[in-house]
Order: sequence, then C-alpha cells, then structure tokens
Amino acid sequence: MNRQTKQRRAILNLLRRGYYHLTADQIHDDVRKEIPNISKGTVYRNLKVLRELGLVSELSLNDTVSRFEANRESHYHFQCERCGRVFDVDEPIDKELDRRIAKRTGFKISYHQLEFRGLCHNCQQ
Amino acid sequence: MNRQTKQRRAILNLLRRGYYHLTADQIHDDVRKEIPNISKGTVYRNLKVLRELGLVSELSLNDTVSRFEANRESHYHFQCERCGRVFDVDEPIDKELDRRIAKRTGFKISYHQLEFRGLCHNCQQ
DNA sequence: TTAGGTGCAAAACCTTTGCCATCCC
DNA sequence: GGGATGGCAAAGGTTTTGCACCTAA
Repeated sequence: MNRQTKQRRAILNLLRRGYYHLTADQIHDDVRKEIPNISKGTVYRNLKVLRELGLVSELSLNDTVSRFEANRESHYHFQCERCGRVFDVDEPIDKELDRRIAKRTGFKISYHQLEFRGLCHNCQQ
Repeated sequence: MNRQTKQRRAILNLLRRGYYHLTADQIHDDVRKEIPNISKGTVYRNLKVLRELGLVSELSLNDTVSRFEANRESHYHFQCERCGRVFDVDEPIDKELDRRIAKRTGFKISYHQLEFRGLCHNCQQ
C-alpha cells in the first residue's frame, strides 16, 4: 500500500517543505496548483496512508478541522484564540512526564500532546 | 443571554454531576430522559452559551467529535488509542510553564492543554 | 411585554466511501 | 496483469441555522 504516485508525492512534499499544520482544504488548494484535477477524496486518502506509514501526523486543535504535518522532531503547538493561526513552540519534549504518568496511572502511554492557547503577536495589538 | 431554562439547567447539571468529557450526542441522550423532546439544536446552542459564560469547556481530542465538561480545577486528559475512552489525569497543573513559554515566544498565553495517548487498563490485556 | 430560548427540519461542513477507470510495480 | 490508486459524486456524521412558536424575567 505504498506506491509512488504524483499525488502522494506532492502532498508529502508540500508538508515537508515547511508548510506545517495545514488543513486538508489548504493542502488540496495548494496541490491543485500542480495537479489541477486532484480531488479532495484523494487528499484525504493519501493523508490517511501517510499517517499509517508514520510519515504524517494529524492534529486536533480546538477547531472543527484537522491539521496535518510531516513527522519530524516532536514538538508543541500554540494556537491563537483570536485568529486561529498555529505556531510551533520549541520547548524540549518532556519524556520523563510520560513515564511518571504511566507509573502513577497504570496506563501505557505512548506520547503526549501539549497545546498552548492565547494571543499571537499580531492579535495582541 | 443567560436565562434559566430547564434545558440549560439540565445540561449544566449533568456535566456538573461528574459526567465529564461527554459528546453532544451523549448529553442529548441523557438529558432526554428528563426532557424527552429536547432537540439537538438546543443542546448545541446551550453548550455554546455555557462556554461563552465560562461554565463549560470544549475538548478537541483526536476524535471527530467535540467533548464537553463543566469547568473546574483544570486538569489533564488521557485518551485510549484503542477504545477511545477519555480519563482525567491528576497531575498538578504546571502554571510556570505558561509563563516560561510566554517569555520565550512573546505570545500572551492564557492556558495550556495536555493530553496523553496510549492504552487504558482494559485495552492492555 | 419582549428579548431570549426552543423544536423541528433543512443546510452547512468536514470526511469517508462506492464505483469504475487508470496507473505503478 | 493485477492490485493499488485516482476522480467523481454521493453518502455519512457532526454542528449550525432559519423560522415560527414559546417562556422566563
């Protein structure tokens, strides 16, 4: 289930080119510049495959939509409560936290997600 | 915009009675025991008002649906990757973290959300 | 009395899926 | 060649909304 098609390549390249936390719609719009008749179904299907291959991950922030990003060094996010934009936060990941919580709760913990919310630079003015 | 209607009271009471992180559908089903003809529209409209009043908050975990809970001492969550169930995690909130990130990034940070993912007790067997 | 709230049904959104044609390996 | 993938359009699931009728204050 991992053929190289131009659609799949284009989606992954876009996400790797530094355009992170994009919605499926934004991805569709952008890839359409290159492959005008690519359908949204294809975008969703490929995002699903890429997720299963561990190349992409999906974020559910406090939005109605999902956002996608190419996997890389794991990191945290900040989302502006006013304009909705999402930014990366370069705080070192606290691996110890997972172990501590696992020990205390008895859950098997594979990772954690941390999101900050507030006002971005522009929206503070 | 803050009338006491039996619908609104019933929804808030349910969430305060200890039934946390419920979906709108679960809330609807439960409140219907008491108010059989309450509509889903009313549930959503009231959740929106209660959120705006700061009495309820909405969680977007890695699901397709939103979950709602009455506001209380803030806390963290764990969601099982297999069965989808959501649990509270009683780790003390790290307030210092918000200040540190705010100082470093220049964002105004009002709060953070932390979610752990992995396998719950049942699903580890 | 009247602004805010409700029920119902339709609309709006986001995401998934069935079908058949097409393409990669 | 044959299974995986794509395009299109329809279906699914969640949330929002318009409208006419109610009801709390």
